[in-house]
Amino acid sequence: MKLDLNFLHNKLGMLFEMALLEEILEFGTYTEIEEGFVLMKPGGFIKTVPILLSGSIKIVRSDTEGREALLYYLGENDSCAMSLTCCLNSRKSEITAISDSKTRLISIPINKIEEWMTKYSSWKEFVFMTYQKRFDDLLMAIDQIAFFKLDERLITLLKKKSAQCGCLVFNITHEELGNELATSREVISRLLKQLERLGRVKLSRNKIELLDIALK
Amino acid sequence: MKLDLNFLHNKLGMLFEMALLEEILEFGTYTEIEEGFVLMKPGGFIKTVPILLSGSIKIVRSDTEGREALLYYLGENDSCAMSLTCCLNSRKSEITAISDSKTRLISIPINKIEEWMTKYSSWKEFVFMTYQKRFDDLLMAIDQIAFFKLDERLITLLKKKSAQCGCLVFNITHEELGNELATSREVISRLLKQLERLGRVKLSRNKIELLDIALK
DNA sequence: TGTGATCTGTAACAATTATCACTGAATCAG
DNA sequence: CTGATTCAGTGATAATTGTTACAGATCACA
Repeated sequence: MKLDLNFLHNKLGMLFEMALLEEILEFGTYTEIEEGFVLMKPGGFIKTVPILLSGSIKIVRSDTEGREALLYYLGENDSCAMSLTCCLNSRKSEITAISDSKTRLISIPINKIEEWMTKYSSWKEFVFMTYQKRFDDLLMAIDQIAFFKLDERLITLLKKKSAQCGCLVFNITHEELGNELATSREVISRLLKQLERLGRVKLSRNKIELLDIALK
Repeated sequence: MKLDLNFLHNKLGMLFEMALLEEILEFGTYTEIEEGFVLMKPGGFIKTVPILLSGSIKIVRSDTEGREALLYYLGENDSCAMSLTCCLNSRKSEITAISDSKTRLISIPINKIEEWMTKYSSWKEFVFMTYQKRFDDLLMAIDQIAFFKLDERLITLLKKKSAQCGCLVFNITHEELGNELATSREVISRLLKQLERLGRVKLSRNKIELLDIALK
């Protein structure tokens, strides 16, 4: 795909002023990544901050034994606060980022991030909005894990997936769901079967169809 | 207590340059609060950002049914990222902040926070360091909740308490511990008793003494 | 079309955590 | 000192989640 000012203006015009868009075009790097691509893993150094143009990226926390906990999704126009803090403090990543679908993004190099903070107030606001959003996301993740039982967390996760892809049917294995909720495949199978018996989902291999879940 | 430049310099001289310290003295408000004072609760508006001079503040997430989950502690020289994001985006608080011991702090009004960001690079760094720290704290909170069982989480919590007060004996009820771990008093009593039988703590009413826990 | 690989279903059982119901101990206020 | 109140200990039982161990279903593809 070709990246030009017009396109950027359409995508990000609401967020940034023209002069900044021009700089983004000049210093940012456009990338397209396939589903399942690992953009970042714990211990890796982060040298750029991404701005998503389309697609979605899953941000996940992993423990030492390979278990995971879903933190949040990045979607269109989102940016990652982890990479922001990591960049601005030149620290290693503490999380994993995996593209959840085909994703297009622009990578902004470290030095520009700081420079633009003082130069463009729209950029400064963007940075702080990003922090705010990710804090909210983390708090919601904590709510889920701390206050809800697995069946409710599973439903919430299914809703999120549905919202991400914008549809009621999506492809995923029970294993993957188990990983994101830091539990086992069997437990997920059990809970899903329960939901199916209640008429709330329809299950097939590698596929889940939401029936009345998205509405509730 | 009297607040003067000398005192501020001793406390915060490592963080901020002299000119900034003078501004902090001029525009900041010094406050002393007793243990158990609620500085902030969900839904409240936040108009200042605190910098702790001494003592500690407990940051807690509450759900609708009154259950809680400990997020992190603020200690000396710390500031709260929640209040930062809330201030900078003029949003309501999503968390509860309670002083955990007698605490002295300086409150910085919103407008100065932004102003100093461009004026003093040491302030900008302080703000970003604060974000970084609180992100780390939240991630560690998630680790605990998602990946560890209650007994281990309890031990971690006891260690934290011990670190906060800088001693091996402290006053707390099982009920309070239960709240911070989003579980019941009975469960905590049982786990503590278990730890006592293992010789790792010594229990009395309203008091817990750590024996070999802090060392491990 | 058959064969291995992956995915799902489920029973049986274990471990962990939650809840209920009560007892006794320590502390405090008057 | 006494009664009220708060705090802690604990058994019994339930609910939830984790683990093990298979069996069957579906799919990719040679």
